[in-house]
Amino acid sequence: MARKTGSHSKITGPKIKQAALQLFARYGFAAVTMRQIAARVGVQAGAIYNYTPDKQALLFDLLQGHMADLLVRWNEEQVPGNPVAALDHFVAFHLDFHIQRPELVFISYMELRNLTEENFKAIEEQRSRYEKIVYDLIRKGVLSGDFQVPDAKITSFALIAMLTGVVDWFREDGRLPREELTRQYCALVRQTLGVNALA
Amino acid sequence: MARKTGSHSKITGPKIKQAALQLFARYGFAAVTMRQIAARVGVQAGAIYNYTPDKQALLFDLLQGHMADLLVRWNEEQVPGNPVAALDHFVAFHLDFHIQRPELVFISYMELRNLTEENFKAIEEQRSRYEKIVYDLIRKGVLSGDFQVPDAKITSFALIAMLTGVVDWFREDGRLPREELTRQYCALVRQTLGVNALA
DNA sequence: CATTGATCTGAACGTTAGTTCAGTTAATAT
DNA sequence: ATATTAACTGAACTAACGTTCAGATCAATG
Repeated sequence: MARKTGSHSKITGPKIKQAALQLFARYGFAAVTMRQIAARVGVQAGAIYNYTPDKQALLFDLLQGHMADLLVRWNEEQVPGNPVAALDHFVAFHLDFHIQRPELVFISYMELRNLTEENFKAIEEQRSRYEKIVYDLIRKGVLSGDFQVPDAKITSFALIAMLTGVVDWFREDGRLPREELTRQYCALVRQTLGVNALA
Repeated sequence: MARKTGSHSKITGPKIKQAALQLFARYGFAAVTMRQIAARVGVQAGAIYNYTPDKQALLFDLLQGHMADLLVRWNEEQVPGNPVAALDHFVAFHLDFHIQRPELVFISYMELRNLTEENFKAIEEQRSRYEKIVYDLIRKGVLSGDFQVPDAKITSFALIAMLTGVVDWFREDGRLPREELTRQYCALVRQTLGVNALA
């Protein structure tokens, strides 16, 4: 026996990415074997190499695609000029984007160590771009007097950490609907940034 | 050749733990081999099994010891009765404890997936105990009227995330001294918890 | 219907993993 | 000085790893 009926490149390719993503998120890159991925797709291990040069590329493409997607999506957003409104907008965007991709968020943080040096640098560069967006947003609010924080750089790190940490516990079918989550985080973040009641 | 001069059980044991910790933190549990650990200690791989039953136990002992240490240390602290003062105290404690153990903090988050089910449950239980401490601290301040937050549970998660995230970027030899970091985070956290200026 | 090319299988390759253990060495006690 | 034993070596074991590839199979084309 060889090729199964109904198998197509257009289907197998995405299925491999999907299987790799889920397995990497659950067990970690190094602990997942090509045979495990293949089994999920319903194919032999060798077939994977029709779609990726090696295991490393499988990981890199996932991370690179995720970060590129994040940056593109933000650039497509219509961000309000008012710093406080922009902050609310960012919080909603960030939560929404990340909650929809818990596995990608997971491996984008966890599996950086398993990238080759070259690949790591590429991801790091994208990550810095996003961090700069947050920093600039905070900086702008500080200069306009809308925000009051001890240090804009530290605050930007703290903000990203507290927002991204949500994927560790949030469940789509949990007690808290997503809109409610967003509302509560907007309020919490406003406090963190020292937005006074008048704004 | 066999045993090297000057080797002792009292020395090799801790050295193995130390080597495992550093390597796990840098490359991830699954990617580290027993031979790598042994090489760092200056010993053959087989010798490690005089000190640990297997690789899994090596990981578990590190995580379990870390969490136990964290809980014991906090219990030894003299926590002020005033909620705001208690909050400051906690922030200082948490930052101090975690900054001194970046590798342990790292693997305690990253390598949970590589624990056996039984071992995972044990660590999770300890983690919950710590989260409850933070929750109770916030809850107390909310009830006394010192804190104003949308939701105490969410806030406790956000607080831990933003504090623990510090180890991702803080460097002991960086531009920011540790006391300054603590001061700034105390201010930031007060804002997050909605502590008003009078307190 | 015959041909072609993309797709996949099944088996194999060389490495390396965690772990075990008989035997060797050196520190200690007598 | 000798005997004892904890500590360690070096080699081995089985299993599994990522990756390759010749050959089998199917879908599409004309």
